[in-house]
Amino acid sequence: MDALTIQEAAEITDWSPRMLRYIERAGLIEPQRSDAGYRLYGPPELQRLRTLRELVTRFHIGLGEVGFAQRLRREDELAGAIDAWFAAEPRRPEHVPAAEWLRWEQDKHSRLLALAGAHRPEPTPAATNV
Amino acid sequence: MDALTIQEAAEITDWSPRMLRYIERAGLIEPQRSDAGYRLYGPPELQRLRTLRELVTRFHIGLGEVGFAQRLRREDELAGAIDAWFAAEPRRPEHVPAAEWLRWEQDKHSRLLALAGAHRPEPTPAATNV
DNA sequence: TGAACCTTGACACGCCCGTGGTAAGGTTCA
DNA sequence: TGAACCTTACCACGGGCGTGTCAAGGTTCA
Repeated sequence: MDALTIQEAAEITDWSPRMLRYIERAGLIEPQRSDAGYRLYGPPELQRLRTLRELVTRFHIGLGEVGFAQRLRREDELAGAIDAWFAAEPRRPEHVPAAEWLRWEQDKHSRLLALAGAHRPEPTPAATNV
Repeated sequence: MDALTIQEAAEITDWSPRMLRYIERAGLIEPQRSDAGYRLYGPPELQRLRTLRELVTRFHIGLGEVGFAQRLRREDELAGAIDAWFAAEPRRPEHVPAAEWLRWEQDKHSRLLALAGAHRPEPTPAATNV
C-alpha cells in the first residue's frame, strides 16, 4: 500500500496535519478515507500538496484565493458575471494624452449622463445584466 | 460638469463614500481626478459600481475575490500556475459536488445559529490502494 | 466670505483566515 | 494490552477585511 496517513503526509509535504484538514475543509484537496475514516494521502494528493504550497508562497495568495479560483471554474454563472464586469472596464486609451482623454471622455459622458438621468428604472436586474 | 463627486456617486450607487475610496484602493474602480484631486465618477464608473454591488451580493463574494479575479486576468503566470494546479486534480471520484463551497460557506454562519448536527462521516467506498 | 463639500490619515470594531493547541473518543499494531 | 496514531469539536490569537467616524486641511460656489 502506498497511501500515507495525515501525519506522514504532513511531514513530507511540509504542511501540518492541522493545515491538511483545513485544506480539505476548503475543498481543495480531499483525500480518500479508510474504512475507519482515516485520511489516506496517495501520490497525487502529495504532489498537489507540494504544488499548492509553491502556488501560495510564490504568488503570495491564500487558500481562500485558490478556493475562489476553484469556484470560478465550477460555477459558470459566476465566471460569466466576473467576465462581464471586467469587460465593462472603462479603459482609457493610453496613447491619448490625459488632457485630451479627459475632454473626450467628458464629452461622451455628458451625453450618456443625460440618458442615464432620464433612464432611471432599474428595479432588480434579474441577471447577467451588465 | 458631468462627472459626479464621491458623495453624489455614493448616493446613487448605494455605496458609502468610505467604500468608494476603499474600492479604489483595492484597484477595482479608479475614477479620474479633478485638478484639485477630487474624485470624478462618470457614467462608466457609476455603472460598474452598481454591477459590482450586484456581483458581490449575488455570489456572496468579497472585494478581495474580485481583486483576485483581476490579478488572474492581469498576471498570466499566476493564471497559468492555477490552471496547472487544477489540471493536476486527481479525478478519481470523477464527480465533485458543486455544493462543496456551500458547505464551507455555510459553516461559518452555522456557528452563529448554534446548530447541532453531528453525523458520522460516511466512509468512502473501499478505497484500497492508490 | 462661509457653508459645504473634498482630500488623506488615523482609531475602532467585529468578523473571518490561518494556525496552533487540547480534549474526548475510536483504530492500529507490536 | 498499551502506545501511538487517528477522528471531530472547541478555544485562542494575531492579522486582514469591511465599515464607520473623526481630525486637519484644501476647494467650490452662492
